[in-house]
Amino acid sequence: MTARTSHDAAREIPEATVARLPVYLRALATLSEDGTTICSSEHLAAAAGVNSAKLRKDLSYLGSYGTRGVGYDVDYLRYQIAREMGATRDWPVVIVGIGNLGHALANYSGFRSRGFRVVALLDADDQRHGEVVAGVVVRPFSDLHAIVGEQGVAIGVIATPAASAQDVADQMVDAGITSILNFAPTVLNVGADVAVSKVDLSKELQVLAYHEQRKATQQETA
Amino acid sequence: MTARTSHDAAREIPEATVARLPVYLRALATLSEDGTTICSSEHLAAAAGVNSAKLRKDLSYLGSYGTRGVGYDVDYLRYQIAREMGATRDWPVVIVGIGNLGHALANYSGFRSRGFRVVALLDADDQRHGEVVAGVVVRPFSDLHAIVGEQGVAIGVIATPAASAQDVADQMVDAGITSILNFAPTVLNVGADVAVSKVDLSKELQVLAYHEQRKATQQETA
DNA sequence: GCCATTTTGTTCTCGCGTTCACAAACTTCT
DNA sequence: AGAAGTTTGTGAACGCGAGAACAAAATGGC
Repeated sequence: MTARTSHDAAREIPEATVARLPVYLRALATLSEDGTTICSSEHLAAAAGVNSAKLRKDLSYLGSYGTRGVGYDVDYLRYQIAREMGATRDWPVVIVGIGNLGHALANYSGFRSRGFRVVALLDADDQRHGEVVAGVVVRPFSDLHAIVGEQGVAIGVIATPAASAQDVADQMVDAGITSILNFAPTVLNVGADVAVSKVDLSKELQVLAYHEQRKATQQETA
Repeated sequence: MTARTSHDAAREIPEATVARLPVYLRALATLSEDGTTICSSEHLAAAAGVNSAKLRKDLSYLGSYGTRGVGYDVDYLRYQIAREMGATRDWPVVIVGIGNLGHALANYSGFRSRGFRVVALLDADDQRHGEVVAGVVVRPFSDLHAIVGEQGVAIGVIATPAASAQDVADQMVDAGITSILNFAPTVLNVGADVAVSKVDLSKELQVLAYHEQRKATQQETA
């Protein structure tokens, strides 16, 4: 009954934990599909590829959803995390820049299955307008304002070349978008009230190359 | 002349710094294209979107490539970072899984321009064999061993569905690949001598949705 | 009903990374 | 040449996150 803490507002989840919650969700989904109904922190941690102490600490920020001596109810915990993350809602999303990457993102089933609905595909190139990708028609970039206004879109995805990314971001912010996922290899300048997240496809590859390089030079020295 | 430290082997660069070096490289490339020859840490930090003190500390792990009272020579610093990262070399790469994402990755110009050369595209689906993507023909997955052996490939990219990712990873390791970039939404189990890096396209979106959710519920409470 | 066992939730400690602040070093102006 | 002004490189303080270790709570056997 009084399980909820008296100071709901104080529940500030560390950023590092928030970043791992999607991983736990994914692991729980897999467990659920395999028919597992109960799992220990040890088991779930192994499935998510993290330390079990870290997992328990992460979950403790959300509340006490486990049972000592038993473990966690897979579906219950899954729902609680999903609710906390906003994954039980439906999030309309617009994708700007329908090149190779934009195509791939529009077709990516992982978005839809996690509550993201692609409501519009926009591109500045006239040649692409009218093309249907993943069941959605590609429209002119200038339709951005109207679409964001009508559909209440809060999240925008940028998959354009680096040169146009800042301009697209400015227009998005102007239209009312407050969260941007940027796939263009560029640093975006936006107001403090807009959240920007960046995915750099080649960055990870460069880090791997660095470690390969190091392995090689270390063997030379030895 | 004796600028190099006496203990080259001790130069261990923190992982957090390594992760930012590609960002600096990108910013330096932009500056160079714009005709800038000299830049201060303040200027470069702004272009890279980080704190200037952090930038200076990061660069200090590589050596003393700046001049006090002046700043950094853009092209010189760029070369030094590239050399340290292994970006002056050519890295052969194989991509497995030529669906939407694999297509996009094969066509991504950012790989080639950073020293990565896609030497093979592999897919388990017969229907796709023979198709030419980005100038490279799609071949059967079973060719993996031969290609890795012939071309001395060290880095592999997985762009398959989650279900086949672990199997692909096992085969890659078996063939001699020591670094894997995984785009499949799955935790890979590999030996400790293999480096695995993961890019989750929907994870970042989920984190953004969390913050949107939080903004909304906070306003309700207020 | 009590004890042994299991597993969660939490406290504590340690180490890494970020940032501040300043000395060292270089340039330019007088 | 010396002083004033810049800007780098780094020592030191601080804060956050990771992981070990343990207390609290639930189950099951006797």
